[in-house]
Amino acid sequence: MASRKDPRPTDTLLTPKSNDRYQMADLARLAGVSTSTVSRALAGNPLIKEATRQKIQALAQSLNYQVNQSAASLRKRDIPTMGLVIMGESKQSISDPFILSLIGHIADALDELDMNMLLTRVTPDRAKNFAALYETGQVAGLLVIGQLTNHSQLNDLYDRGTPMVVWGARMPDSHYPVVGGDNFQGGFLAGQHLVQAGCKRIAFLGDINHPEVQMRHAGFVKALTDVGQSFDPRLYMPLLFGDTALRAAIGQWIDQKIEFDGVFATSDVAALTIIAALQERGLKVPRDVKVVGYDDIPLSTHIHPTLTSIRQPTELAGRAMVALMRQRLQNADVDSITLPTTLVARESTSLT
Amino acid sequence: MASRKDPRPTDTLLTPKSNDRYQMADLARLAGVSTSTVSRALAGNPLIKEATRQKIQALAQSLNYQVNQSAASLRKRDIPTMGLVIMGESKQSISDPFILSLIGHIADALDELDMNMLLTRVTPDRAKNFAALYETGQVAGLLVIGQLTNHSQLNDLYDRGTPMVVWGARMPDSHYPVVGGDNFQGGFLAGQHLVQAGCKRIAFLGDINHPEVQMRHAGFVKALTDVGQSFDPRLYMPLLFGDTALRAAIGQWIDQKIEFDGVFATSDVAALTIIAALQERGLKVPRDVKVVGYDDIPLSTHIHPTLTSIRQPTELAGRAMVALMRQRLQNADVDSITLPTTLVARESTSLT
DNA sequence: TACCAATTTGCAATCGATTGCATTTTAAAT
DNA sequence: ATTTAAAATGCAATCGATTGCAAATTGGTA
Repeated sequence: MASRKDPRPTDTLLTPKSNDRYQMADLARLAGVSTSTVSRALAGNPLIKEATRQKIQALAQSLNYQVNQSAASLRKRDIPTMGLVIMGESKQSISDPFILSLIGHIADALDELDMNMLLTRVTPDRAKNFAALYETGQVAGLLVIGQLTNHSQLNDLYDRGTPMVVWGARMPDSHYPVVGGDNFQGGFLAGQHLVQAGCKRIAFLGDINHPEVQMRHAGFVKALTDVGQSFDPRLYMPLLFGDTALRAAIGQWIDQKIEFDGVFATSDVAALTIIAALQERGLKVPRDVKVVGYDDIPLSTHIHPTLTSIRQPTELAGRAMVALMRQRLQNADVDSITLPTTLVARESTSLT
Repeated sequence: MASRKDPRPTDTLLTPKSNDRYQMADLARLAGVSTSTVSRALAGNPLIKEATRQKIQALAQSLNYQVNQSAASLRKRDIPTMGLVIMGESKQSISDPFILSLIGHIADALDELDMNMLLTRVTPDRAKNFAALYETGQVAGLLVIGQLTNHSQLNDLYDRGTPMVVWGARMPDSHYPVVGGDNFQGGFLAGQHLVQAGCKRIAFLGDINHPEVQMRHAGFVKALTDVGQSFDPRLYMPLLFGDTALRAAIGQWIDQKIEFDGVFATSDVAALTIIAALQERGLKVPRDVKVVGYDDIPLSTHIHPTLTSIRQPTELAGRAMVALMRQRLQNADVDSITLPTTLVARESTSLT
C-alpha cells in the first residue's frame, strides 16, 4: 500500500485522500497555510493570529474535520483514554447495580477531563492480560473495580509502574492506592440499626472470604457486642447469589427452629432474595423479620416493603478514583481513601 | 521535548529510553536484528525464520514489551477498538439490567475479535459529539444503544459514512442497520399469555412514544382483539419510572373502581414496582392481578412472586450487532435483524 | 526611509511502528 | 566449485499529527 513507487500525487485540491478522511495537510492547503499553523490554530495556541485561528477552525468545522488521535497520541505521548477493568467472579457480576452506578460516575468524572473510557471485563474463565491495555499505550492508566483474589497480581502490576487505582477493600500490604467505602462502619450501622429496631437474633448474609464483606462483618459484630448481644455463628450464611440455594437455607433455619428476627445482607440483591424467601414461607417483613441490605440500589424503593440499606457514595467514589489517578499520572504521591457510608432507613426495618 | 538539538543518543544498550517503555528499536538492538524483523516476528509473519521468531518473542515476553498501538494504528490504518454509545434519557437508564446484559455480550463478542470497547454515554443534558470518537480515529465504528429521539441524527451520521449499528426499533426510514427484539411478537405473547391466564381487563404500562413500546402495545392489543377482547384506554399508563407516581396512579384506579385483573409492564423494573404498589394496597399477585414484565432481568427469579417476563435474546443481540458491524467494516451490504422473543412463565401469572 | 522588536508563520525532525522492495543468506542443483 | 532459486533479513518511506527553532511579516519608532 505504501510504496515509494506510489508517491500518491498531492495535487488534488479538494478531494480527500483515498482514505476519504480529511487530514491536516488538506486543511492547510485549503487555508493556504502550513500544517504547523493548522495544528496550532486547532489547539488554540496563542501564537496564531486570532483571524487565522477563526478561519481555520471554521474550515475544520465545515469539513467535519477531527484530528487523528493515533497520530496525535504518538507524537504527544499523551493518551486521552482511561482503562476501566471490571473483575468479576462471573459474567453476571457486571449486572450489579452498584458497580454500574460507580461506572457511571467514573465516566462522568472522566468526561470532565475530556477523557474516554475503555472498558474491559476480566473473569476467571476469560483471564485476559488487561495490563496490556496500558502497556500498548491504549490507555493512560487503569481503574480497577473488584480486586478480589488478584491482590498480589495487582501489587506486581503497580510495582512495574502501571498507573492504577483500585476500588475495593484496603489490604494491609497493598502497594496500590485504593478507594473504598468504610465497610466496617457500614456493617456497624447495619448492626446498630437492627439492634435499635429490637432485633435479638440477627443473621449475616455474605461471604466472609471477600475482604470487603469481612470488614462489614467485623463492624456488624462490634455493634452487637457493644450492646451485649452476641452473634450466633449458625446465623452466618455465606451464599450470596443462587436464589434456590438461599431459599433452601432459609427453609432449613425455619425447619430446624433456628430463630432469627433480623437479617443483614451484604448486598441489596441478596436482601431482595431473602425477603422473597421469607415471604414464601409466610414470614412478614418487617413484622417477623427485619432486613437491612447494602449498596442502596435504585430498586430498593420500588419494592414492597421498601428496603433499608447502607449507601455507599458512588459519586464521590467515582470522582475520588479519577482524582487519585490524575495525581498518580502527575507522579504525585497517592494515598488511599476511605469513604463514609450512611444508613437509609425504609420499611423493611420499620417498627410497626 | 523533541528538538533537533537533542539527538538523544541511542548508544545505551540495555536501558529503556527516557520514556521507560521499551520499543521495537530496543528489541531489535538486543536481538541483533532490524526492527522490520522484530515487527514481523511479533506479528507471526511467515517470512521470518521460526528460530528467529521464537527468540524475538521470548525476548519481548521477558521484557514485557507490547507494541505501541498508536503507532501501529497510525501505520496500519486499523483500530482495534469499537465504540459503544449509550443514549439514555437520564443518567439513570444505564442502570437498566437489560442494557447491561447487552453490553456484556457485546463485550464478549468483541473480545473474540480481539477488540476493545470504548464506552460513552450520551444524555440530553450532556450532549456530546460521540461521532468524534469515530472521526478522530479512536474507534473503528459505533454501536449505538437506544436510538430514541435521535433518529434523524443517526441517519445523518450513517450517511456521512460512519460505520454504525443500532440496537432498538426499526424505523421505517432508517438508513442505518438495526438489531432489535421482535417487539410486536413480545407484546403479543404477553397479551396472549394473560388472556390464557383468564384475565379479562388488562392494563398496559409503558410509554407509547417510545418506538419499541409502541410495537409492544400493537402486539398486545392484537392478542386481545384476536380473542374478541378490547383494550380499555383507561388502563393505559405511560409512566415507567418514578415509583411514587406509579403507586399514586394505581391507587387512583383502585379508588375509582376501574377494575383490572392483569398488567403488562414493558419493563421488569416497572413490573416490580407495580407489584409492590399492588401489595401495598392489599392486592395479591397473581391471585387478584397477574403481571407480565419485559426483559427477564436476573432479579425476576429472586423476588416473590417470581416474575413472568418476555425475554429478549441478549447474547444473540450482542453477537448480531458485532457481526453486522464486521460486515459493514468490510463494506458489505448490511440488513437489519429482528430477533425472536420468548415468554418465560413464572409465578406472577400462575393460575392458583 | 531605515531599523529593531514583537508577532506570525513555516521548515523539518520526530513520535513508534509497518511494509514494499532491495539485498543478503541459505540451500539445492548442476 | 558455480550457478540459481528460495528463504530470510534490512533499508527507508510512510502513517498523520506536534513542536523547537528559524524565517518572514508586521508595526512602531527614530
